[in-house]
Amino acid sequence: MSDATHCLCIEVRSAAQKLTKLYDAALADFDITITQLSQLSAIRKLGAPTLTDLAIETELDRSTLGRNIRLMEQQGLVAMTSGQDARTRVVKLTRKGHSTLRRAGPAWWQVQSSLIDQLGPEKRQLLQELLSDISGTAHPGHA
Amino acid sequence: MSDATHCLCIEVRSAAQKLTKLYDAALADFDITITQLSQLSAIRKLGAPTLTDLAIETELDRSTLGRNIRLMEQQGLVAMTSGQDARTRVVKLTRKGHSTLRRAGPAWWQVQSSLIDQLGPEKRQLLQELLSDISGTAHPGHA
DNA sequence: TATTATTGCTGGTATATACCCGCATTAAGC
DNA sequence: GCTTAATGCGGGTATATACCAGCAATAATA
Repeated sequence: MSDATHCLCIEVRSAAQKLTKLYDAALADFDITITQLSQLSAIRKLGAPTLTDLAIETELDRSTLGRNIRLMEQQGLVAMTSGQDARTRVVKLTRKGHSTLRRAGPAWWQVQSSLIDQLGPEKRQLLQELLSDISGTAHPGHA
Repeated sequence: MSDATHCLCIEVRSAAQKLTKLYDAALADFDITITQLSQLSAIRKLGAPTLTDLAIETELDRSTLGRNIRLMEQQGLVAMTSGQDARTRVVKLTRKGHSTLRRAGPAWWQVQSSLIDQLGPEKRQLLQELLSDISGTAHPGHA
């Protein structure tokens, strides 16, 4: 019948957007989005990465990341400096970045764990598996 | 610890993008994306909907849909005409739209069912439940 | 050392999405 | 019928993302 109304891809996409809204709402008090939180978190993890390092860590395109970072720079959450190599631009958390990350952490954790509670441990586990199945599956063109 | 590196939201988002690429690759021969296929399919289902009807059906924003439809209009997949009401714009599939939908259907079905096979029936079922759990969960601000 | 990669980033352009505001147009209420 | 609401759509602007092409700088090689 091929009724693409029940397309798993579209449904997962829709779920992703809904989750984004849910998380963003929980983080609104800290003037930060889940996108930014996860990027700040990756920066903290890596210390003082170059854009390329960060792109690899977050699995995002360099240019995408560059633009996201620029926004956060304007908001004073991160600072960019040139590294040793005059080509590289090194990203660091500012004090505000650190503090925002610290303050927003619990709110993030609350959404996340309330979501997990709602799913229950089994489904949570399965979700993880599904995600990794999908990630494993989905490298069509360019393995 | 609040290591937002393991954020479910980000992971689902990433899965959604990977699935999109997977589906898009499977549909490339028909010069159509999964986004468009699902929208064409919704139009076929509704017959000759207004933009608003279609936005409701697909759960997309009217303006988003308007822009997507305009692209498909340029590709000759759909045609827009004014309805009875001079405000409304009615969307219909063109012959090309119908034929594309018909021809692309099997390819869509193939990706979809191969994905389902890879997941296995249980996980597939669970995925469905998860998606609806998430959809149910995620209406924070504006119930 | 001089030429040729390679690496790192930016900018242009594109899709997919949202929100809000304004402009028509139609419908409702008086 | 005239004023006021409601409806439908488009445009502006924003985020989040990608790809590609190009520039600048460094490394590698001859």
